[in-house]
Amino acid sequence: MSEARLVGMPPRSSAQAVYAQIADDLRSQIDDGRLAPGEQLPTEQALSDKFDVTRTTVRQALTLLKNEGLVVPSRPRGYFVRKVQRSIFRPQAEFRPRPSSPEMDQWMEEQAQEGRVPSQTITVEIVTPPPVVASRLKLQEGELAVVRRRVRYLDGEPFNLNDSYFPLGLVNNSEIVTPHDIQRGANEVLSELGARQVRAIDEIEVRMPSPVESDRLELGPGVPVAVLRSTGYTKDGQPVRSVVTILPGTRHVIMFERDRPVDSGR
Amino acid sequence: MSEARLVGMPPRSSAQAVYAQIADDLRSQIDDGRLAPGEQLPTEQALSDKFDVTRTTVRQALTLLKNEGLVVPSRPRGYFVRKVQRSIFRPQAEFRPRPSSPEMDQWMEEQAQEGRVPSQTITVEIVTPPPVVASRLKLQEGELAVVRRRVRYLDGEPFNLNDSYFPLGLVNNSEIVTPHDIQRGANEVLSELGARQVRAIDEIEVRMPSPVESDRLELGPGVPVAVLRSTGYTKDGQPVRSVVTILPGTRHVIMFERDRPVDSGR
DNA sequence: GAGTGGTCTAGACCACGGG
DNA sequence: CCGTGGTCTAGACCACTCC
Repeated sequence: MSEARLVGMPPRSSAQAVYAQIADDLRSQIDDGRLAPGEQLPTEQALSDKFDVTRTTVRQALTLLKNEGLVVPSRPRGYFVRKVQRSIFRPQAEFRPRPSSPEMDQWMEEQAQEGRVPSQTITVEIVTPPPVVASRLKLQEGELAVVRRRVRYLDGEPFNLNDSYFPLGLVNNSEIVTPHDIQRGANEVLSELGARQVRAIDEIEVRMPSPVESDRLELGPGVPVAVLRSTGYTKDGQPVRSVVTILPGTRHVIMFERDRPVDSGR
Repeated sequence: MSEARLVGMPPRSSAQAVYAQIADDLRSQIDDGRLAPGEQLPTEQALSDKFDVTRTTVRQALTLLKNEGLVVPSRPRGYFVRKVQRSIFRPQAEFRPRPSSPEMDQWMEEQAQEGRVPSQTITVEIVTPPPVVASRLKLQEGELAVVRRRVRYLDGEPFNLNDSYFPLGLVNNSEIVTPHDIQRGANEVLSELGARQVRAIDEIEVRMPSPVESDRLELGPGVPVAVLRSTGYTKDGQPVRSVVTILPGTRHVIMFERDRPVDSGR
């Protein structure tokens, strides 16, 4: 660790870049708990001294760990091991009983039961839906949709983004276009419109967030998101709702329950 | 873009770091298709000239885009816009009919129908299961499990990692401990052992891969993974199987289909 | 061989927030 | 105020692969 090293000569004999070795060292400390969640790492300067390399090289190592989601820089205090707490997210809300409190929707009630403090903002817009949504709702080019946009918070922090699209022709003049929580549940309203949802298809895609999403959800580096697209259908197979939810990886576990279909017992 | 700039003075008046501006410029070109998937970006040198900054600064911008999963460096050819193709992954295989070809399991048959070339390796071990798995299977400390590890490939590239754990006490001496595909399906074997699976709970977690996973799956930078944990139960609620699947975000869409439970029509 | 990205050094100035 | 991480410069040598 103290041998003379020529300038700009990276992998040397050891086959591993120096910054990768430093990252490995720190990562193993995190993995086995010698550095616990929330604990502070040595400063860049300290690591630079310890490994006898430039701060630039140390920063390369830390950037790696940052992008692996293991550490979080908190300026100007230092780097800390990331603390992760995930809440359970169940996409099957529309098929479960409505909450007892009229102020709350399904999601809020479940979170409150876990002792968290949920809140949300709702805005409603009439828009040309993005292509994926239009396709799921089988809308023609140019057809409009109503979108109910929710930003949900837990203990004051943004938690997920939830946009529900409905065909404008279906829900116009109904309660769905009002920017408030629908206490009976959107499915009751759909039902009265003769378009009760009885089936859904969920698609989950995993990727890094766009800068916009990262900003809105206050995501640090190294935090991927799940994109959950739920499309709801009537018993005749007509799509009536398309929900896009952006879920930060550090804050959610998505949970499904499945039963064997009745006809496939064999 | 050509004004004199003092050394080491980053955000200036513009509130945005230079490397972030360069990243924004490239990102917007990617977003609106001026740089199409698979297309090559300007070289570091070219960008360095164009924006009149050091190569180091250009690299900071490119590192950002790399970690957002937008570009992939291919040495020594240059940087390219990432091409993404996702296949559909359905976790409900055990409740669907078995494949017609005895050589293939559910997953392989579905992929073959899409015109892809699937293959897989299977190894079987008897292990002390990881804590999460032990907890799902309700195993006591020290109890062993049989794990069937699959690595699945599509068109020769690693596609996902799939580890199925069974309580050793349940499946010992059965076909499940042999390192071959079980043509009838594992659930048929469980059925003969008096432990037919009729229900499952799926949990999906999203995070960046560990270096080991990244290596095994040949993931580039900026590729998150989904961890799908499926736990199977008998009609008496006894857990009989716990499956852990690691799915690279760039290669999968996870899909579920849901019907309204029979008793909640109201 | 030429040109690419990968690694590393040695230095500088800056913004920011906790003590 | 001081120490932290954030940004940037100006250089160097390397490994790799395509031509």
